[in-house]
Amino acid sequence: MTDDAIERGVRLLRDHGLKVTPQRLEILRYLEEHCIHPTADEIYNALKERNPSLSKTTVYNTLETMHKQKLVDVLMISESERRYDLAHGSHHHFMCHVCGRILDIDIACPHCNRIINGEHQVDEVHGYFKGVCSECLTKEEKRQ
Amino acid sequence: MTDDAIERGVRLLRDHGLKVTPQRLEILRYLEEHCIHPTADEIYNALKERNPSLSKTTVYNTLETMHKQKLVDVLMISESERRYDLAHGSHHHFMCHVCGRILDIDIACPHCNRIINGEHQVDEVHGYFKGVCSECLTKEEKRQ
DNA sequence: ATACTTTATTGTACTAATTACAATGTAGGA
DNA sequence: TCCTACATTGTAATTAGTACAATAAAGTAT
Repeated sequence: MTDDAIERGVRLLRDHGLKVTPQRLEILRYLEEHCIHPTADEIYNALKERNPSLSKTTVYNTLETMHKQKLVDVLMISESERRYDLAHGSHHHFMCHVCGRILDIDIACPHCNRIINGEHQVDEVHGYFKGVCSECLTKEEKRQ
Repeated sequence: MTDDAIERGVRLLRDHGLKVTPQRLEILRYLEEHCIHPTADEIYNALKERNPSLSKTTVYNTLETMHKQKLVDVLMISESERRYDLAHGSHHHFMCHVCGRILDIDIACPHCNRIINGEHQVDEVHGYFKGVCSECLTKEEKRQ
């Protein structure tokens, strides 16, 4: 981990009122470097090699804590498990049901962060799109 | 179950190429009468009184089958379990984190059903809004 | 109406994802 | 350096959902 990656992690944690621990820094770094919207299990498996004492409970706890502090977003785009994303501004997600990838979608939804339908107060907006990604569409065309 | 509720269920199942069974009719009827976006477990518990031989596996199987035939939608708005909704046109959902209700949101999203961002083919769109519903907001105001 | 074939239902056993909890360790302030 | 609150760990438990094999029923053909 480069010094300034650590620096950034430390600042991020402190700014959100969280204690700085090596585990938290590792998890943050993993999320920064792998924008694949991983599950807790994927994070755990990736980190346990370099960090053999890491517990899966810590991964769950840490992600939960960071979620509460709005440092990470929780995605429920797949129908079976939670996925995590470093919070980086409001955006949406697309899941390809051919290759399984989850991609960021940078569209501005006119309804986001507004009081909608009968004046509900909206704190969170999740936009999940599913279908076939452009890459898989291209592959399909070539096959024909 | 009134005759025409049965009739409607029978037609719905036949139109989607599904065999008609009492279990399927019961589940359909429950979804029609309870627009609360229930979990499989809620459906099971509600139906097993009148239908003691009903198996939870049947509820899961049936919902999965109906989902494949686009008769029911699967919602992942809550962070822990699947919820089901009789398919009734594209709409979105709002979950109140005070009272827990999940409400239909009838907004037309300009991005729905379109090929977005780098030309992905979009087959499904899920819009999940979370916050405090108008009723709970009113109650909060009164308390102050 | 009857027999037949395919598909649905059921119950049990299993798996995967997540949480509870209690013991131990560590961060960060006094 | 000490202390306290909080974080980490491992194990055990829970919960949601799935696999599977035996039985039953739907719907078509006879």
